[in-house]
This record gives sequence, C-alpha cells and structure tokens, in this order.
Amino acid sequence: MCEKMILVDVLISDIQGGKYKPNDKLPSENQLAEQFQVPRMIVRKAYERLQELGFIYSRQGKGSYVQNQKLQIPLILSGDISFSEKMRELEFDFETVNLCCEKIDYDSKVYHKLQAKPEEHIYKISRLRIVNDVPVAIHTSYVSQEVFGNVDEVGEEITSIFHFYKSQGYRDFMGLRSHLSVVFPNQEERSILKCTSLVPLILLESGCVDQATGTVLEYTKIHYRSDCFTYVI
Amino acid sequence: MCEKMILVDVLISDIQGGKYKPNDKLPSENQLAEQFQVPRMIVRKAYERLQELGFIYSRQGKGSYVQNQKLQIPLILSGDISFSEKMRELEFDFETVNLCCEKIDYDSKVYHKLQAKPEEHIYKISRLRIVNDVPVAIHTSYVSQEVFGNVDEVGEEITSIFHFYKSQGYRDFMGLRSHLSVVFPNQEERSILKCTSLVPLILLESGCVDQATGTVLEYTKIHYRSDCFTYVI
DNA sequence: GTTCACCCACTTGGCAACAAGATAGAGTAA
DNA sequence: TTACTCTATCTTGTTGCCAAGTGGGTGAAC
Repeated sequence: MCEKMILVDVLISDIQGGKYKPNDKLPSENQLAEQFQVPRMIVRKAYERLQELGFIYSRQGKGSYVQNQKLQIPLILSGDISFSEKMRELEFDFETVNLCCEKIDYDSKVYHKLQAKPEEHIYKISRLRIVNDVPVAIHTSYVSQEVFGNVDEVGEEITSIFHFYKSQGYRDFMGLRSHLSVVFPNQEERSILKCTSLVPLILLESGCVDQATGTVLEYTKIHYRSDCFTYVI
Repeated sequence: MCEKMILVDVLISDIQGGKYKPNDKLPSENQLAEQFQVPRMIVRKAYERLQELGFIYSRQGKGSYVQNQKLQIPLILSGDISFSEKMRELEFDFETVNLCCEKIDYDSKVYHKLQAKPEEHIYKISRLRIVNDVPVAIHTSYVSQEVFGNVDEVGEEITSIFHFYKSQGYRDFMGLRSHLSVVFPNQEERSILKCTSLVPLILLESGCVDQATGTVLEYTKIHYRSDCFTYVI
C-alpha cells in the first residue's frame, strides 16, 4: 500500500511538473513495474488511483494517457454579488440549468434550518452551474411553500434565486453564517458534474433571511468541484 | 468500477446510518460478494477504498472493522483571534509542537509572496496543531531573515507566530486575502497528521503584513484535516 | 501495385488459485 | 481437570495466468 502511494506521488509530481503533457502516453504497467522493481499489481493500483483522481485515463489494449488539465476559476466566496455576476465579471462563458424542482419528504435537518413546521411543504430547487461548458457546481435551495406560494408552479423556471426573491416582493436579504466542509460526490453528483469519484467537493451550507420580516427564505447547499476553483475568502 | 462505487456508497451510508457501529465487524469479503452477486475482487476494492477513506480497518485472518469516528471541531476561519485562543475558547485540549525551522532553497512562489530578493535567506517554520491528542493541522510560515534577524536561532522555539512578532517589536498586523483549496496529503503530511491518503486537506494560503511599515512579515500555508473540522466562514 | 485477411506482439482488465494469518475446537498427555 | 498442541476452517492479502482489445506487419490473392 505504501509502495503504491509512493508511485502515485511520483507520477502526480511528474505530471504536474510537465514531464508528461496532456494526452501523452504513460509508460506501460509492465515497464513501470520493471523500472521501480515492484509487482505489476502495484503499478496497476497506482494507475487506477490516478484515473479516479482525474489525472489520467486508460484504454484497454492501448495504454494510459494524461488527462487534459481542468480550468481554474478564482471564486470570491465572501462577496455579496451573485454567482452569475462573479462569472460574468471574470469573462467566463457562464450558464445555469435548472435540474429540478420537487417537493421533499420530511427531513429534520432541512426543516429545522428553515424553521418550518412538519406539515409545511418544502421544495427543493436544484440548478447546475456550467462554466466554459464544464459543469462546476450544483446549487440546491430548499424553500417553503408557506413563504413562496407559487414555487410548485414556477420552480422549474428558476435559474437565479435572487431574481425569484425579488419577483416575490422580497428586497433586502441577509446571508446566514456559512458552513464549509469537504465531501466526495455520490453517484448522482458524479454523473451531473461529470467527475470521478475522488474529486472532492466543497460543500457550502448557508441560508438567507429577509431583513424586513426576519423570515427564513431558504436553506442552500452548494457543491463546488474542488478541482475547478481557487477560493478567495 | 461502477459496481465498486455502488458498494462503497451503500457501505458508507450503512456505517453513517448506524447499521454498523465503531469496532463492529463487517461481513467477510466472500459473504458480501455472495450477497451482492459480484466477484470478491469488487468487494475487496470497495473495502480497500473504505480503508483509505478512514471508515474501516482490516486485519489479515480476522476481518474488517468499523473505525472510530473522528472528532468534529467547529472552526471560525474568518475571525481575528489566533488558533490557540479559538481552541481554548471551545474547551478543547490543545497543544502546538514545533516541527522544524530550516532555511529553504530558492522557490519563486514563496519569494514572490514575501516580496523577497533572491539573495535573501528564507526560513520555513512548521508547527503541528494537536487537539485532544489528534494531530489536526500543520501550520507553515515562511519568513525572511531580513525581517527577523534571529529567526535561525530562535525558530525552533516558536509555537505561536504572533508572540514571535510581538517579541520582534511588531504590533499591528494585517492579514492578506486568503486562498482556500483542497489537496490530498503527501507522504510527509500523512505521517505527521497520522491520516490515510484519501483524507482531503484544506489548504489555506495567506500572508501577514505589518500595518506600520507595510513590510510583508510572513507567507503562511495551513493544512487542515478536512475530516476533523466544520468550518464557519 | 493494391487490398484484404491473418497473425503476432503488446497493452490493460479480470479472475481464480494460492499464501498467510487468526481462531476455535478436538484431541492428548500430565 | 488442566494445559498444551495440532488441525480444520475461516479470514484477508498476493500473485500469476489468461482474456480482451489494439495496432502493425506480413503475405497471399487479385
């Protein structure tokens, strides 16, 4: 296991150091095994790890090749401007796709965050953020139908939650304290974000209240691909 | 590969859902293989993944067991108080160990951040943060001998960089903009932080300038184990 | 000369058999 | 009864072989 990680470390630094360039062919498993005097299984496991980390891809019968590097987007987390404005400011080709709007079953954590009673209907609105044709983040908002009466009708049209708020007559918002954690994507997130299982996601949990009334408007979870962003806080 | 990830997802949710408790024995590889109608190799790979994620541990001849869960420390990233004060406030048993203080070779990134000339001597001071006997973070500061003349003498005694600044006559500091990214630990970091290779680290890069003179005092990198903290920003 | 079929060498992928460690229980001798 | 040993069987760990996919080279057929 230790030998594998040594190999992984060496190969990653070789790739990042430019020894192998994107789409270059890596040495065959047998060659590397010979070179490092380890069983081929070790090299195999190292290559599998590099695949799941997104550094390389392998083709049966051909070989293993260096993956193209991902784009790096500097992202200001603490700012007050919206995601779309940030992206446009940085001149990235930016797009938002509404994934779904559906009523959720009772979930104690979500209901508590929204200060909602168990009999309230809570809707989940998910949007996918795409930058330069790369899916980079999933933005999920939980809102109560008590607060937004027509969410079940217009929910699937929403791509900017701030526009939605304003259309509902809310003007001054206050962001709640954000919690940041690191998680690995589940199968659904992997397929939506088109990433491998070992691309860590930065999960940002937050909320938004209306300043005028103190009403909790939403509880949000944003899953950012950690390999696409440089976060400035 | 897909079958493996399905198994991994199922097992993680079983563990987190309480189906298996810490130190419980998991089904043997053959049992699970039979149950899910997959080759043992798939189960083996899933178990290996869970090991590297820190969820389980395996003993040859005995079986695979659920790992104890890690402590969760809420950490205010944006505050102005020092790490030690934060910890003491939260009543955790907190300790800092000086790992090393050594002169580094020329490194363009570090020298640029410090606005240092190539002929300056830059020292790297590393401290290990330990909470409840668990190593949770590595704090590395780069400082120039031009700014801190006696760093080569007292560097290995430093556990609080703020105390060091004050002892050198600097009083008012200003934190530079912080950059946050997610990385996997290299071998050295794994051994210091006693973590497995798939525990993501949150890397926080920042700097500090003296408000009176504008001198760049330090460039810092903090590697936090992402499985030990809940970050509040 | 051109084309096509075949074969071989080399690649990654997968699996089955074997190795090694642990444990419980039967068997045996004091 | 007690203590010890051996063995059968279960566990995880390792290895080596073969399958499957690819591409290039060779040579026969036209």
